[in-house]
Amino acid sequence: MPQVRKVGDDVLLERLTRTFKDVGYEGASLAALSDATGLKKSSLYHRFPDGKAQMAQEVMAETARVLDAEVFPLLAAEGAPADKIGAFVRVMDGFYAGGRQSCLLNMLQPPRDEANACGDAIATTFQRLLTALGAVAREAGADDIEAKLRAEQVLVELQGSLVVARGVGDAAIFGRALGRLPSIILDG
Amino acid sequence: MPQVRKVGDDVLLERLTRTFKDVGYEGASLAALSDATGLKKSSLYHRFPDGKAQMAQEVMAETARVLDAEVFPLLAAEGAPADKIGAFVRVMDGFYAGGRQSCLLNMLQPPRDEANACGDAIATTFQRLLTALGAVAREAGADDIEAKLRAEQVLVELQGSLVVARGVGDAAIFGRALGRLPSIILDG
DNA sequence: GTCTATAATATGATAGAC
DNA sequence: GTCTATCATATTATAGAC
Repeated sequence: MPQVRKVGDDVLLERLTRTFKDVGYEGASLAALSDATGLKKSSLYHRFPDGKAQMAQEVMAETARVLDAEVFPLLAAEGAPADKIGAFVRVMDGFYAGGRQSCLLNMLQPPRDEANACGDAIATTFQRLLTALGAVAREAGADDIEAKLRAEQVLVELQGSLVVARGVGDAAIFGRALGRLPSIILDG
Repeated sequence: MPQVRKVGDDVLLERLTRTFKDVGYEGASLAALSDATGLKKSSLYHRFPDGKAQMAQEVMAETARVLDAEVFPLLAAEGAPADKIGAFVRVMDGFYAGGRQSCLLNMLQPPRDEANACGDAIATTFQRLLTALGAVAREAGADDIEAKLRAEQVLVELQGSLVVARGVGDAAIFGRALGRLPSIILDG
């Protein structure tokens, strides 16, 4: 009888994700990751032979899967741009717990001018969001360059509102940014 | 004859600031800070007896002094709101090296729900900027609550554009956000 | 698959020479 | 004021028992 898995892959990745979101890559010591997951360090190495770097990679990969499942289909679906961006706003609100959690794309950022544990996953994820949001702006009547600018502003508002919300300890800042997103995409 | 100061206080703080901006608080090891400043670890302790926490505190304090000298007087001065926000944009552009540097207020952020080396200096600095920018919006014709919202959006755009610029490796994103700031403050 | 134990290195910090 | 040398602890990582 094989040893039982104490924590499922899904829950494990969820807890690792939460830790990286809360304290960042450098702040997430193996001790902290062990506490957060309930697995001893050596058990974490069994699941992730390449250690913390691999954990961060798989956390980013899981986030990409979530976006593939819950965000990109929504933005690419048939339907009115206003409906799609409304649904996007609701998903983002849940994704960041109403502004009480930080974004992995910010917290896993590598030291400037150094290689990252996640390779180019952060840049790629930003780019995919830019493309998908730009397509919605395009449907709403913007030309190609205007659509790119609107999509860019949406990402800026999301990231910035999370940073400022954390900085002043007021999650409502994120909610107000979410409220601006529809008109940014639809009206420019 | 007393031993000479190898690095002046101003240059020392500048180099520490740059390191914290580049790699964050957790990422800034004493070895990294030593390399960046050209002072050995023990020399850093001579200048900052409380170690890294004190270095971060003094870096934040220096940033507050820079804002006191270069930003707040500008925003509080007599003059047209459009001129003041234009000057603000130019100062921000230099302050963040055209989007190629990150913001201390983001990079020195404490792990969520933990105490910070900088105490509440981050929250306080955000609040002071909100107040000063809100006053300019007020002068431009916004009522009190609208002015607060406009100021908030300006901080959100600044922080967010720095995060996204670093994430995709494109400093121009910051420049485009700067371009939006005047109309945000002046027109809502 | 998880654990205890352990090793090698990095980190924050101090003592004392110059 | 800066340095070399050192210390205690934390951190990443591995070995081997169960």
